[in-house]
Amino acid sequence: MAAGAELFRRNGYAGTGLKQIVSEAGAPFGSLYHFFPGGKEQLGEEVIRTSGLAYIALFDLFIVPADDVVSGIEAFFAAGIATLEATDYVEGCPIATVALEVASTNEPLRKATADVFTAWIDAGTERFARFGLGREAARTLTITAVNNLEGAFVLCRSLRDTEAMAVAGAATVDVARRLLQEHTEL
Amino acid sequence: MAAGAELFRRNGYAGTGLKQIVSEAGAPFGSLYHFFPGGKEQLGEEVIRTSGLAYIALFDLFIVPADDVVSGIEAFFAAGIATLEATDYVEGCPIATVALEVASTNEPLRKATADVFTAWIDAGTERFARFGLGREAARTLTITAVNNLEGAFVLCRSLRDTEAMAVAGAATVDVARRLLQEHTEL
DNA sequence: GTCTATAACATGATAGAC
DNA sequence: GTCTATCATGTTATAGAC
Repeated sequence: MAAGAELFRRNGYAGTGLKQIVSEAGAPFGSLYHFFPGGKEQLGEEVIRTSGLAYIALFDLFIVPADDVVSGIEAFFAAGIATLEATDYVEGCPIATVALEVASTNEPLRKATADVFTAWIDAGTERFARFGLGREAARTLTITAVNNLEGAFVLCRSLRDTEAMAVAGAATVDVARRLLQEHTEL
Repeated sequence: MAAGAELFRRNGYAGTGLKQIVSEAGAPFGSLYHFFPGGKEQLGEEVIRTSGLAYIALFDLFIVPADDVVSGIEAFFAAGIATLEATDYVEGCPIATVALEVASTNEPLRKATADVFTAWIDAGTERFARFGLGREAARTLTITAVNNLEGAFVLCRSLRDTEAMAVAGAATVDVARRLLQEHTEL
């Protein structure tokens, strides 16, 4: 299933063939339908959910250990730049490509991506709130971070340039500063 | 070709069949290869370029006539929310889905999306600079707006909710305020 | 010159041999 | 229970009839 995650992220859902997946995984074709009786859709849904939820670890890796909200955000987006450069702009968000593809064409898969994004927002809200931000402010900041990260992945991967990701980090910092000023009990 | 643009945006590049396009367009199958000898790839590239460049008109529609930068940005993102609601979350960015799909799989199409994004950034930079922002600041603001717009389209279409687009507008306003403070000659 | 019919191939899914 | 061989269908692309 790791092979499926990689291919779905690179080629999208419709653009990835099941034969391609089993070939990449070195598995025989029949076993796919043994483990995923629901076929491509079930495989796609499990890939979305597992690889999506794994990304929550990034909050714990970059935001939680930071000294303050701003430096946490800076580390988070610096990691995004590093990933783009290290993977020659192939590795971006694990589910964004599929999310856009299925948003209006496949309701079960759309629901799976929505559950993942909801989990991201809830997790980020909880992490940012630890720095003294109110719940609403922490939620706004998380959505801002995800917005900027996802949008920058689109621009950076298309343009093969990290400028947009640097701008995204700076923008998220601006929002953090505004929210800190408004909502922290001094 | 208008039918192709609509289907590519909804279903993505790999997910849209040529038969589907000619059927939707009410055209016979053979005529497609008469007008597009390069087949699906040529059609895809022309769809990306034309529907992408058409979006530059949005800058002239919402940013240029505004009284100031902030209210222009607010009108811009309010229009994004209205579009999502009016189209039941099917109409987002005309090229984002395809851009992510082809970023690492089809170099001619990736280049087409990159040219469109570059044109957007250049156009936005020129429009924002009219309000007295320096060239660099205007460019940063444009990239911030596109980042936030694209990212919010991903979240909004997946979650079927406009909250992320409202947050994206507010974030872009925050960046505009910071840049205005730093770079305007008072 | 326009379009129908078909070729050549890939896809998702299954049945049935081991 | 594991996997090979195949099915039915849908894909892009191209002939060739009108």
